[in-house]
Amino acid sequence: MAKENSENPRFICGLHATLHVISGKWKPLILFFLNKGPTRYGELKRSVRGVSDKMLIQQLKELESDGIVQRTDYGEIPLRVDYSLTPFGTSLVRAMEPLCGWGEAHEEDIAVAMDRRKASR
Amino acid sequence: MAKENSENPRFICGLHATLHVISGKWKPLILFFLNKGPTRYGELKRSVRGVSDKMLIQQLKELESDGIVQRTDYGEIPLRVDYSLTPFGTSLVRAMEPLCGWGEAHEEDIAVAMDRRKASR
DNA sequence: TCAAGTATGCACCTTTTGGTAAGTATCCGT
DNA sequence: ACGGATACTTACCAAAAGGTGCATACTTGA
Repeated sequence: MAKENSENPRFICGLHATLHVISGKWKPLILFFLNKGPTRYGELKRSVRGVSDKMLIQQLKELESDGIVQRTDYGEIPLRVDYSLTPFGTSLVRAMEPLCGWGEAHEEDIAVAMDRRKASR
Repeated sequence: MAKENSENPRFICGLHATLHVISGKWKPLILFFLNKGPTRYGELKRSVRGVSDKMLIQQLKELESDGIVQRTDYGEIPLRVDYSLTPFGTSLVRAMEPLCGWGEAHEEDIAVAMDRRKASR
């Protein structure tokens, strides 16, 4: 139902919607690593270098509440939890691939532009 | 101290790089409209409902400095400027299409999850 | 018993981002 | 001469995002 008024600011296009799901400083990295298979919390933390506990948990929860990742608590003696992509998450990661490719192909240019902008502030 | 990384903190994957270019509250919408052809500033402002001058200009400048859009000043008697996608920008928009599709297909779910998260704060 | 590892939660603070509202300079129609 | 349109620019704020570090509760190993 297209509700094109100023009251209900629905997404203007699919991309807009998608960005709400994948934007977040660490989400692409998390998805990148989860795409390799289920990963334990600690392992993920060591993979996604530089992320803090707070951020990692927070982003994982958001991805979980969006149905992208699945948290599995094994209820074991020493805590044991892992995270994996849901089928929905897998479909997202697949849709992300062209953007990955584009980014890879132009990584240099993007980095240069970023530095330029950061410098001129 | 969380800066134990002496390496060049480049992007972890292409997607990560790409997100630096397209994330911004109004960028997807801007790209969406520019994809339809060169657009004058005022026209764009009327299309991207709710955006302020400050934001529109700012995002356009960033997209321009990233080589995604091109600003054309016709140097005419009453001011006349328009914005269009560069070939680079066009290639980006093309790479974005699968994500658009994914977002469209799951718009409902995404909106629901967003609302849920917004509510539980 | 004490440290270290597991997976989180929470409080506090800084940085980044976005919004509001004003001003600039030029031109056009009335 | 004045209001409105053009395309911006600027200053000031509020909100969101992110970072730091301490606390929890449980377990295993030294």
